[in-house]
Amino acid sequence: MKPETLSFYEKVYEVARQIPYGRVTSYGAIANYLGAKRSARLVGYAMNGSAGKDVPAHRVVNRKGLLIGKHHFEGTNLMQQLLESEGVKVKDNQIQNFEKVFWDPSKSL
DNA sequence: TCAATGACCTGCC
DNA sequence: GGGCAGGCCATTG
Repeated sequence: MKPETLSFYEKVYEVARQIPYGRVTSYGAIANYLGAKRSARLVGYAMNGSAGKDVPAHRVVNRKGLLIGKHHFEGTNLMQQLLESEGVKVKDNQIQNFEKVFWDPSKSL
């Protein structure tokens, strides 16, 4: 725990923090940017450690744009509330206009 | 050191 | 076209 070294987790946190306001991205996109699209699970796993940090995990969703990680959040619709508060339309844990709000780190960074 | 886990993704039936 | 199952890779115990 607390890998202050340049570990995969730290990279995921960094990228997650770079997510613009009102934008979302997928685990695969981050993993791909890190050069390990096969390790999409690691990104989600890293998000586990993001709890309590400045990492907007609510902006990170799966490839389908579904708020799969909401179960890990405090409440049930807290993740949805946060996204809607940022201008992202969310319907029943499903992001609307996912293609529009989708943010690709590989293209932005 | 070995083994098990996990907020996913891709491919195949 | 839709649904099911397996695999990958890094971290933690």
